[in-house]
Amino acid sequence: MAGPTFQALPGFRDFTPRECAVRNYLFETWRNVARRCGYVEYETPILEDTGLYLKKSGGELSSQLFRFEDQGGRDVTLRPEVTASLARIAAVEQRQYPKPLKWFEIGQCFRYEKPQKGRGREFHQFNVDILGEAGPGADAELIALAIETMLSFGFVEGDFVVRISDRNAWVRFAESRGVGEDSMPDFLNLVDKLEREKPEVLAEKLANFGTTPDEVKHFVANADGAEGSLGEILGDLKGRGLGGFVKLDLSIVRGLAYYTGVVFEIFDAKKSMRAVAGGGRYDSLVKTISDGAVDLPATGFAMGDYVIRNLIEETTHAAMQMEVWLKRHAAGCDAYVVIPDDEARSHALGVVTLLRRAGISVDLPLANAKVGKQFQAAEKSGARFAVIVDSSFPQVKIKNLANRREEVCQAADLVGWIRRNLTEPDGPLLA
RNA sequence: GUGGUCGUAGCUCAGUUGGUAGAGCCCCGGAUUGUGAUUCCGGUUGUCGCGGGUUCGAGUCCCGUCGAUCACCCCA
Repeated sequence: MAGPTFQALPGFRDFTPRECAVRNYLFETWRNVARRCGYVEYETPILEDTGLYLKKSGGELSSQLFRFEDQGGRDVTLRPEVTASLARIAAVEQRQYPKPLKWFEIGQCFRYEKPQKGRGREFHQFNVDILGEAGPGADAELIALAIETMLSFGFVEGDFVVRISDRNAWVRFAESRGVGEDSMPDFLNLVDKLEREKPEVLAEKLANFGTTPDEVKHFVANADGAEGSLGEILGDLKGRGLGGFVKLDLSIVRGLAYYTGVVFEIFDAKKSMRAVAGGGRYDSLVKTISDGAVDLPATGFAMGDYVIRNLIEETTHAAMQMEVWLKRHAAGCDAYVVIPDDEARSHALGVVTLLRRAGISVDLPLANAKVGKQFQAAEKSGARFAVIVDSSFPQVKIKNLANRREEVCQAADLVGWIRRNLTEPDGPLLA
């Protein structure tokens, strides 16, 4: 079965230093935006009681769980999402915090699906939620954060669109045709597939709900959004100067599950990929998860790392911004200590410690090597300066690796010298 | 779960109508006895994804299998 060598399981990724750096770029951007908008970070376990996920959603979802029995006989599941966990702890902890709760989590999730573009069996998700505020102001605040996130990645108006909708509009539509509460999820599910279902199948299924494809499409095309909270949200976003990023689109209803009102998704402008992010209002989830003990209105959204990365890499200006960040945060040292003669190694090691304690990042050759090799290593380390420690210690030489100028300095003055010169713009050019 | 394409060196790939493997890059060493580039020289690694079949002979053709990738289903 398994070959002589092991490799990552299907749909799982190794994060090499380069991949890890990209991931850190996403995480740091997410964190910065969330904090800037007044959200606090929390974290929940990666492994949960399977019941947590079966409680609110049934059907085929359970077949896509990484689910197993632990040594204690518990039925457990690697989380496919974090919202259920959030609802769980929010129900317990909410009294400790003033309302509304503005919380975010960056976490890894797992779904047993077939890997393809934009989707693996493991992924990281940026989850942002506002709990305890039922009004449209919360939805607008959340959508504003979603837009700010995109802007922070370097996207501009025209690169992406937030498509916003309201499930309640469809509920009213369906009720007017006599659709009962029980079959509402099926109806919404059908609306979700308007574009994908075969026309004749669609017509047949819609007939069961007392309507037709034309009628439904007309409803989508003529929505003005002025009714209910949608209008207020759009107005709110206009006030923030974000009106240009949002588009009313009733064809968005989002999968099944727990959404109860306004929902939205972010797409690339060409709509050539799956959704970059999605979310909406889920006012009854906390009550469901807590068995009725706590009733908290909530709205939230999630952005996965796969699609956003694809979109960044396919959008020139966003890709360049990421490259600049990666270069700036690359391993690069400030200085590399060169030890021409191993006799001086002990002095050199002292210099290394001195510099590192001063907050200057330093690398050094770990074994005796030719000077030429050491300078090559210094070059590759990205260091701005080579500090040459030899028998003339405590006098040391400092060489600027960019312009190859060398000067002499006393070891005691080294920290000050490097600090002064690090701020000068003669370092490696940023591409 | 269904289907298309693809699996050859660490990486990117070449390999003719079947005749038991190559290039570039990377890496290492040297030219260069205490200063980085370029250049030149030298060097390492393959059960050709795995298993079977056809054949005198299979990287090449056939079947199976595993893996990768893309699309469908699904997408909390």
